[in-house]
Amino acid sequence: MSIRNPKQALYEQFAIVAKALGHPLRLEMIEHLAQGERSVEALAAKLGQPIANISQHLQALRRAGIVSAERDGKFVRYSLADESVLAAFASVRAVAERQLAEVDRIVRGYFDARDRMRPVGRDELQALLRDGLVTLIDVRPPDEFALGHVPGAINVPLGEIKAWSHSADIGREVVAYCRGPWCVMSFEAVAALRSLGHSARRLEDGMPEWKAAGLPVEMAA
Amino acid sequence: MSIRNPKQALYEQFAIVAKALGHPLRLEMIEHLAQGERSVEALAAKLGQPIANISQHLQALRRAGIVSAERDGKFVRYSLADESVLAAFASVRAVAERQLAEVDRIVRGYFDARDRMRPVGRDELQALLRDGLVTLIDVRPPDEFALGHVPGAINVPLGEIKAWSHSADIGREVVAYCRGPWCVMSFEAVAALRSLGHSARRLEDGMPEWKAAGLPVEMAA
DNA sequence: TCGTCATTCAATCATTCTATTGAATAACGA
DNA sequence: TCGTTATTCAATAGAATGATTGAATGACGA
Repeated sequence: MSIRNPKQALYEQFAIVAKALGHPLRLEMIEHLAQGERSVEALAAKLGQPIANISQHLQALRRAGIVSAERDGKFVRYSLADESVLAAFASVRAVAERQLAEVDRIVRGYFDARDRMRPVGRDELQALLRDGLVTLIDVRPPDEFALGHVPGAINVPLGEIKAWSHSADIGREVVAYCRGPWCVMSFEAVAALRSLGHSARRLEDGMPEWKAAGLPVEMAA
Repeated sequence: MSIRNPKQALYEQFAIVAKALGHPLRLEMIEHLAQGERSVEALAAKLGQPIANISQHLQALRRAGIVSAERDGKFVRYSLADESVLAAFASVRAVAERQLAEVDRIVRGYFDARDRMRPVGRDELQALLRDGLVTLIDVRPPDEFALGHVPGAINVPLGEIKAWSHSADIGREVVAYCRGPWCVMSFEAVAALRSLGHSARRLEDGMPEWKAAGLPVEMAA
């Protein structure tokens, strides 16, 4: 680790951060932590990974200053170190979106005609909600919903979409959102609702972006 | 590379971008390319690296959509793919600056009392220039200066600081800038000028940030 | 067409990164 | 204190990455 000169030492520090972001699993972990703090076990369950593996990745993120850990009895609760992490994630995503045709291909291939899924913007959603023109559903699991959601949203986890759409009286267009702009759940929710004959669109972003924009967040009742 | 599901495929694409940023040499290459396009050979010379090594790193960056290549006769000129790359670099840097005590330690250790080097902001600089209160020097090598510099700046490469300070009639405070916020050259220029008894400060950012902010850029005469 | 020059490719070895396993540590409750 | 539970540590094997070398390609000019 012999530091040759300050310039290289600085680049090395910057590289540590970027390298920590350079693994799909760690990015997914960050997106989950952006919803709220999590224990190692909870994260492991969400991602379907062995606990030890998640623990090691968390420590890699901690060394890079991306997440912070706080012991709480038997648990250790991890959370994002600060908002700059989300900004870095978003900017990396932006490069990928613009530059990698692959991203577009994946989205088109799996979600079909992306144009018909043109998302709703945050401002547009607020106007639609104010005028009572749409029903807003949060398709994340209940525990994430409880930690904060868009005011007025109904929690309809992905698995319950079908049942809900039958029971509820859906006269208006449905807007669905979940964890972030590339979170698959809202794509699938919209696809499911449409196949059932409903009018549905996605919110362009997810909960973390909503919160980061300084918009109001509602906690569980 | 078997793609299991779209979510993981997306995270993998994002990870490719982050991974490409996760190497000190590649970050340094990006900072150089932010000054203007470069051939492989020119970059290799600037960084003091074997050409083949630079070529391979450039291709890693190209695969990630971070740089683009354009053949020009015998040369291949590389340049940043778009502005989002610079934004991503900056946001990674921001995470490192906030979270890694190491960054601060390096800066303090090598550049001494950073407080006395409190940088000049872009707006402040424009006001100072307008009122003729400062002399602005660009301490980058002449070729980078030629590709674009702040209007009114004098090109004084680092090695010529001493000679220049003797020959020139420096009555006003000197402001130095170079490639970016952590580019060492402006730190060293300020230190050199101060040791010679002059009043000097750094511009907080460098050329790429100035250009990205939409401020006017002057080309070589 | 040939020689030259800039760049890329291919092959190698050393290093680092990942996932997995099982053992060790830390905190809680009985 | 002891058992239980959450997390971390340590060790391993396999995969990916990085630097280096020398050969191959592509384009220019004589």
